[in-house]
Amino acid sequence: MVAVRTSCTVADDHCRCFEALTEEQNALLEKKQVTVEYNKGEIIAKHGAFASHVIFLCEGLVKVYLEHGKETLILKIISPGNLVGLSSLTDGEEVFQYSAAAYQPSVAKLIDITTFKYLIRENGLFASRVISILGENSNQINNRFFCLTHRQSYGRLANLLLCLAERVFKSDKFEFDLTRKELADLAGMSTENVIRILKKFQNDNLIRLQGKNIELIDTDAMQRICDIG
Amino acid sequence: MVAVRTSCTVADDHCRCFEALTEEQNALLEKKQVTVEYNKGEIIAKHGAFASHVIFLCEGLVKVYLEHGKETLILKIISPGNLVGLSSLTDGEEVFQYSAAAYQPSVAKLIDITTFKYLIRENGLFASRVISILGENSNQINNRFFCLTHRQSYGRLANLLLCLAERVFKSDKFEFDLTRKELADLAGMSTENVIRILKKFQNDNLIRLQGKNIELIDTDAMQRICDIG
DNA sequence: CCTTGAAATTGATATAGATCAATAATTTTA
DNA sequence: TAAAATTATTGATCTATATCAATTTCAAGG
Repeated sequence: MVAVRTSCTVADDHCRCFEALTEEQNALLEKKQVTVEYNKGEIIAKHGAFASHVIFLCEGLVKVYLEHGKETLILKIISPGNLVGLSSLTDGEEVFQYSAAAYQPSVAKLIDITTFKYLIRENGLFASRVISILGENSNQINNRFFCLTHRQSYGRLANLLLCLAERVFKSDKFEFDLTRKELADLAGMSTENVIRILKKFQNDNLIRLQGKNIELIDTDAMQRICDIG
Repeated sequence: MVAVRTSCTVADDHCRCFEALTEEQNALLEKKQVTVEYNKGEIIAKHGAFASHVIFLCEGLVKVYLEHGKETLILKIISPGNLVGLSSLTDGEEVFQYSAAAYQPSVAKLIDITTFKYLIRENGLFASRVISILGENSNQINNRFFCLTHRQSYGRLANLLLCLAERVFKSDKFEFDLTRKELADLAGMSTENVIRILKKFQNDNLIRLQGKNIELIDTDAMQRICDIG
């Protein structure tokens, strides 16, 4: 499978900051966190609400997004092993700077933000790992930014499909429990447009589609569409 | 003047991380940095080039952008007192993740990245300040992302003008040394569109315009356009 | 297994904004 | 200061994609 590299919507990997903690620090962390289960569709973080914690996703799939009225911008998808809400570590920002909601039933650990900040202060390696994560995050969103503003709909949807295959479902054939509306939000276009483009992809023998099952047949061609626009 | 808040293109303020350093650390930093002057238009950081340093802007004005072929996406404008290239602190990323170029004659300190990383490791407060900056940065770019993808051209240009007035020139009346093309890149639209919208703004008595001098007459109305779309 | 509401699909239409082309105004440079 | 080059402006098109409206399909609950 061809790499989608950066313009993608999902983090490549899981975060590595906790490996940097000492045993005592890990024990402290354990004490200062709670585990919560979320149903599909439930809101995990609400833009503007007090950010008393940082969120570590254990299981499931989560979207991070901005919303104004009816308009939604999905910033990224979070898969297990990654953190949500690091931007609330910023001094003077006590509230979440975006919302997060579960695509699937999910399990998350909510880590007390004061403890998290304390660990940053105390453990330089931990801090540098957190900085690493923030940087990666930025790079990913910047590239998504470019993709959504400079690529046309075919390219954006191709990119999304490759991204889902590679990073979320880890297979060229998968069943996605996302509605066309949600695909539309992810690719930054209208629902009708998603439908028409998917149909076109199918007619061109790039994908096989039945309801919510999708199979990428010609990933090379898809990658080309993704690259060109 | 009404606040443009978040969807803006320029950082609100200057970075505060260096205040956290001890005298010795400051002395070390002094030794491990060089000061460079850049002419208008010169490239300060090149996407893909080795990132041996972090850039602190002392004077001037700099754009940070992504580029693929003819297409440009300006991520943010950097004003004096701010850092460029923090995302290269990410482990395993030895290259700049974006380009930066001087809008005006600029002076920058190039800080050895190894030293910078060392300071993060050694000084927890410094690290947390850097994290703070990265978070702020993300929030700003996320909001710009929303603005460029969900607002129409009038709103985007209004936003840009308010932003330039408030954060770059700190006056409702200013002479900008940016070409229409550069305004267009900033607002994410074509040059012709910028010209037509500026003209419309002038006809509607929102601005007074002569060449590169611009005066915002009705910032409230401008803010409304910015908010609505 | 029917009913009801949501989601998906399809076709028709509208439009914001890009692109193209030609000219005018500036700025640069020789 | 004249010539060349770049930038700004204007008007005329073109087009990708949104929006709207109407059906069809699907899914969940009684």
